Amino acid sequence: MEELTPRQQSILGVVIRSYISNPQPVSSKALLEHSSIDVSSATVRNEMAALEAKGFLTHPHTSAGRQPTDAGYRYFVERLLGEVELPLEERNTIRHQFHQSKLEVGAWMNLAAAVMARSVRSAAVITAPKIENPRLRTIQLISIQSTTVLLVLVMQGGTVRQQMVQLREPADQNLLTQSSNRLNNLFAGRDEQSVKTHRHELSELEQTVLAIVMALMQTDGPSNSEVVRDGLTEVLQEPEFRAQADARALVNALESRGLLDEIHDSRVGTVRVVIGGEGRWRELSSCSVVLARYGMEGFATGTLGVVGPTRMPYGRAIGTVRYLSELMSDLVTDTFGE
Amino acid sequence: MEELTPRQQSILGVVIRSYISNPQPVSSKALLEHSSIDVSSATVRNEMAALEAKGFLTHPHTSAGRQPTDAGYRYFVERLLGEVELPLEERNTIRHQFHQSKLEVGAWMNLAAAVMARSVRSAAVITAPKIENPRLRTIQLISIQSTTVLLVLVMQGGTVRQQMVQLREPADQNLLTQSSNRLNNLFAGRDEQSVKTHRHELSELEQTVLAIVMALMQTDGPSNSEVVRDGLTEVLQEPEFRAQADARALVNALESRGLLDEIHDSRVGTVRVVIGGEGRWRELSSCSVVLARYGMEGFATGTLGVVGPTRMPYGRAIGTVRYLSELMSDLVTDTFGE
DNA sequence: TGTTAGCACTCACTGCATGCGAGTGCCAAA
DNA sequence: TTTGGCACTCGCATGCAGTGAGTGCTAACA
Repeated sequence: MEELTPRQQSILGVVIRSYISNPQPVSSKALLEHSSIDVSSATVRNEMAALEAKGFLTHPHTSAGRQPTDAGYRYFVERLLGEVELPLEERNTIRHQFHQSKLEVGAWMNLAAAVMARSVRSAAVITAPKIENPRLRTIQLISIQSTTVLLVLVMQGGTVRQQMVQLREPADQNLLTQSSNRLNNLFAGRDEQSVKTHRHELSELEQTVLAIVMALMQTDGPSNSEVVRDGLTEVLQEPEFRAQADARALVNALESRGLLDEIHDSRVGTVRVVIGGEGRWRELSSCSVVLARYGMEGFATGTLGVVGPTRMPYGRAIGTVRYLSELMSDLVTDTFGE
Repeated sequence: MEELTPRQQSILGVVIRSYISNPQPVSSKALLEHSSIDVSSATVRNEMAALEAKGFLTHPHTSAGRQPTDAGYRYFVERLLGEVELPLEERNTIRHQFHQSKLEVGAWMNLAAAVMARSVRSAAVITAPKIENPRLRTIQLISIQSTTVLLVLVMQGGTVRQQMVQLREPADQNLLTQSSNRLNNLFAGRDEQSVKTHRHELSELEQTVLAIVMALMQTDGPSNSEVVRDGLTEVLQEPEFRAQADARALVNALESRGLLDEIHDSRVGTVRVVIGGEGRWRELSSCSVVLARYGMEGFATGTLGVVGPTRMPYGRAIGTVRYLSELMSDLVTDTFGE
């Protein structure tokens, strides 16, 4: 990335901040009013021309002001923004809300999504923390009807998985309780391999259940594939979305999980900013995404972030996403940690 | 509602069908092309004027064709549509999908929402069946950390409720198992009143848990307040939503639960059609809603339906919503019935 | 009495010419 | 290197006329 003189940097900064707060091309004169830069408008025009030559600004047409390009936003985020942190007061408010809420991952996810949506005024997404190597804590079988049984698995960390099972033959609750006790004893303290070697000791019913348990532990449960979204309304009121095409692209991106799965390579704690559909996110050409992973590395992690127009308030967004990812990480560590 | 001559009825029908398939005012001449009505355009104009006088059609401006009013749609739905049923083939496809899916309420809800959204090409909503008088089946306490305990309630019908509980003093798994057994025995076969009279026999820990259990049974759990939505994208591509205001109203209506709670007075099985925000739904002035309740009356019921522009395909919508409500009712009866 | 042909009228929409003004680019002077 | 000044560009609003789709009405017809 090319170097800019300090004055060019501050001009770029002013243009971007102005354009973010109100999406109109900013002219050399308007720029002088909104900033403390003390030169003439002609000088500003020269600098703007230089910035345009380097690819950080554009011109919608000859006699219009300048507006940032994606590269401009990129430079802004990486060089001009510095370390952003949410104001202490705001952090306290958020933390307070979390401590008030129920001790439940689902509630936290909803809360986090709502906080992000409100704070950044854009759409927010968050996935449930996915547990890397789920370990079983308890199996319980509950009779629903003669051959219908509810299988409840409680995993380490308190995640609950449930599944209806159809048996070949009727089984009453007593039998089911016995079986679940037997299965629990079998699992206690052993790993999956050693469980398999003891399989022959089990009744047919127990073997059926065991197979389903094993299958369930392999696949993601609904609670893992769960995604909470919020703030669609916030985004739809932005002026750039009067053109419905973009709005649709955004809703699409949110409804498909692709976007969230993609960043599973980055590390917990780092905030990633994708501007104007860089890389593979072609569809989101007029959107930016600020994402972070949260949780315990290598053990249970999820993703959270916001999606909005390219001219989003990056400072707020990054600050909010970072703080919430820290907060959620702490909460996950508290409940899932041994 | 005023009476119409057969010819007026058929003209109204053609106007509405034409307007639904393509949202442009339909002129007297265009109407003759799209229908088998064999009179001159002048006659059609006379009839249209009559229909306008009765309030079923409007005029955007003097020299434009006619388009239906809300009253027009209403008449169409109640008098001209007749009994609509989804084609047998389609019903079979849908039923097949349901039998393929997992035996789980959540999976059914998602499936139903997806089917509605695709079939009607509009936004779909569905609430989980809310159980009227929930009865407890099993309590289980699982130690997570020294003072953190996971409380799992399995309700009649297989709904699972979970809640983290912070204890005052540490408790190990043995103690917790004992306590949950004691509580289960206490609940076995008794109603809430008789449970309360035996409260004094319990330890402090058990009393704490009991209080939380009671509270949980009063309030709606997340699975009851859960709402599945789908097909936002479908709606946003409709031309009337290029004006973002309407789109926002719609998203708003979907994100708030108000809309769904309102129809809890109607009976299971009947399909309700609300056109253009009749009654209290002022915000949805350019939308229509087709809703039905499903489940077992007085025992476990939920709501499902679609929301789309006033010019929605009412036939399809009503047919789809009715069939899905029947299907979901059957499924609920199968799993929740004694 | 109901239907139809014909005609005048309305009105959105398009294209075109005009003027205005915001804003740039560039040059020459400080 | 900065700045004042000036010519030039171009979007945008306004006004105006022409066009055509479509109606409303009237008079004639079955």
